[in-house]
Amino acid sequence: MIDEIKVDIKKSLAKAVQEAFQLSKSPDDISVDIQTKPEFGEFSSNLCVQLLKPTGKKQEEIALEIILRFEKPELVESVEVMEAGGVYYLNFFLDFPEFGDKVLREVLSSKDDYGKSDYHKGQKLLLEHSSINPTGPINVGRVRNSLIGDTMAGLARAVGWDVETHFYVDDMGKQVATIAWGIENKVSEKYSLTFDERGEPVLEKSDGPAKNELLSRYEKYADKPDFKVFFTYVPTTKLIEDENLDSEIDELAERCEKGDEESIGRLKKVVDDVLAGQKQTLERLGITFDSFDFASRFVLDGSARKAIENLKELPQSLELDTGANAIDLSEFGLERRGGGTVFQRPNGTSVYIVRDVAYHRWKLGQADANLIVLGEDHKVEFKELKTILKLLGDLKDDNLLDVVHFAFVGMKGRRMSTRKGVIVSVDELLDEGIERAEEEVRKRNEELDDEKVAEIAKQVAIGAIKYHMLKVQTMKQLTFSWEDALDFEGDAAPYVQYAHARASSILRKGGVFEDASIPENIVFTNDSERDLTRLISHFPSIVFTAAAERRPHLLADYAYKLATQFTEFYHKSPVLGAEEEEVKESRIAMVKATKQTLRNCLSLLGIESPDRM
RNA sequence: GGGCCCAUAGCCUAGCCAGGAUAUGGCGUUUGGCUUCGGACCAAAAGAUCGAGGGUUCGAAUCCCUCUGGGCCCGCCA
Repeated sequence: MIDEIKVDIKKSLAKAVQEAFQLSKSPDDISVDIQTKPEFGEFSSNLCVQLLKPTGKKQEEIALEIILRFEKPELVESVEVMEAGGVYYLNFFLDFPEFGDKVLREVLSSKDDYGKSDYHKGQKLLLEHSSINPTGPINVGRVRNSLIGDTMAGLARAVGWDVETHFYVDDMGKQVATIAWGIENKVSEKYSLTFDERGEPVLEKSDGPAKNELLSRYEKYADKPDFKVFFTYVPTTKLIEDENLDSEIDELAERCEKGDEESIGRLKKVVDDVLAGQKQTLERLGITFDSFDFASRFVLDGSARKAIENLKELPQSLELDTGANAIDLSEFGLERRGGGTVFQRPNGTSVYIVRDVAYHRWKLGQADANLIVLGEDHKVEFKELKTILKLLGDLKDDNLLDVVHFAFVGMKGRRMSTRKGVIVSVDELLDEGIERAEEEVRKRNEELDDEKVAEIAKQVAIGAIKYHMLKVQTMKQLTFSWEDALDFEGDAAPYVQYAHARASSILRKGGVFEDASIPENIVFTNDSERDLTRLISHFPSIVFTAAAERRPHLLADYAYKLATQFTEFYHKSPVLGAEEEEVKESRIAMVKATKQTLRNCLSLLGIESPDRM
């Protein structure tokens, strides 16, 4: 509704400008903003200053001429001219009881659908995210991808896309071959792994039962399959480095790459294990996928070979001195030191980009559009991939394959290092968070049984962690700290959840049925009611912008603002204790609408809304 | 050496792409508030040369250029 009114205002302004100055302006070119400061109305425009040059008149005059001719669209009550800093603003005020009434009705009748639109209805979006290397448990660095991806999926669905989520599993890499070799050669049984004072791994041949320091470090997760693989990965990598066993691994990887099913099977076994563990972690976060796409598939079905053939036919294709085949993308600003991006080694094996090309050709054929969430370290790779797909004729339009990049999550002080066995796994973070949350929940809810406490603690902890990583713009580097990630106060998910729980509490105490019923006549008696309702009305616009511009943090931003606004309302406008019945009923409708909007917003962030906490 | 990204109070952060109203909030600090629908809260105070310099503009945190600091990339790894 808010966006419709905005468009109406733009149209009316365009018409007024046409009549006043004989200037033809498209409504799209007229800037009208949704105002966040109530004293400036619901919308504002700096149109006057923009017409300075085209009209050659003074702002006062322009404002007057426009206002004289401005035909108020529905729900617009008045327009005021306000001067500030040399700029004459046109501020638009809505007919409040009428507008507020409509907003609340819309929320309560749309329920879980409030905020959604059908803009992309009937179109399918294939969203690839996470695609975490199958070498160990998910760490707090990689999980940013999953959280952004899952939120983008929700946002895309909210604007009408039929979304399919995919996880690309690289089961062909050298890293996986290393682990397979390590398991088959029983490295963790034959060698003891310790770490020296600098944290460097130390490997010793063991006579008796081998010790593995990682096992004691991550004792709690000793039976989790992704951790088990990680326990083998670290010593095996060290062994290969110490004894120069690279060629053995290369051989195995090469056999896979050439499509040897037995070898691929050996790697697949490892990958299945890690993936099972990673899936458990993702499941704890409430993140699931429609499809897991294995790289090996594109080798086995011949599409990788086909991609190589097609690449060789391109005019940018060349053979390097070493005998490798490459593609020169320098005309597109993508320079490589060796003279091109290598896609086939001299021994005939292909480089990752070939499988990537094959994979994306397949993906492009599956949906109307593609979106992928990738770390900033893959920026160049993605550009190359896109350029190649265009050269091959598989990508007709740039918009059909889009990307959301995000910056890395660092560690304060010590760096995360798989080689040194130093990781902060998401499992640890979740467990620690839930433990802390349990303490808090128990403190506040003595009457609840253990099971209920545990459930709420989970919702609070997971909410806090997700919100913490999603509230910041994706390209901003994050520095991970336990205190920040598990902070339950201030600008954090528990604050928002708390506002929701309070809303629930009011309705519970008032014996209110949480249905769509709403009084005939909504009354607004103070600013806290109007401001709250106004903010609720912004939600659909926020969802649309966050989805279109791929800025998931806007949701977190909004959730916090709405919670804050509700808290103000809570303190200033007694609901159940309201003197007049009409006021009480109106406020109940506002509480219901706030609760619904908070719930919908948190839900998009993958955060649950407990009714008590 | 080349390319991309980030820089806003002690710390974290919004706003930047589409320039315009006293620069958004949080943490921390100081002060005050639980016989009132839940104190994971609220009210108030202090705290910002918007990294530095130049330019464009009536107007710059926002656009352009140079520089500085940090991150990432420039593998026949994936």
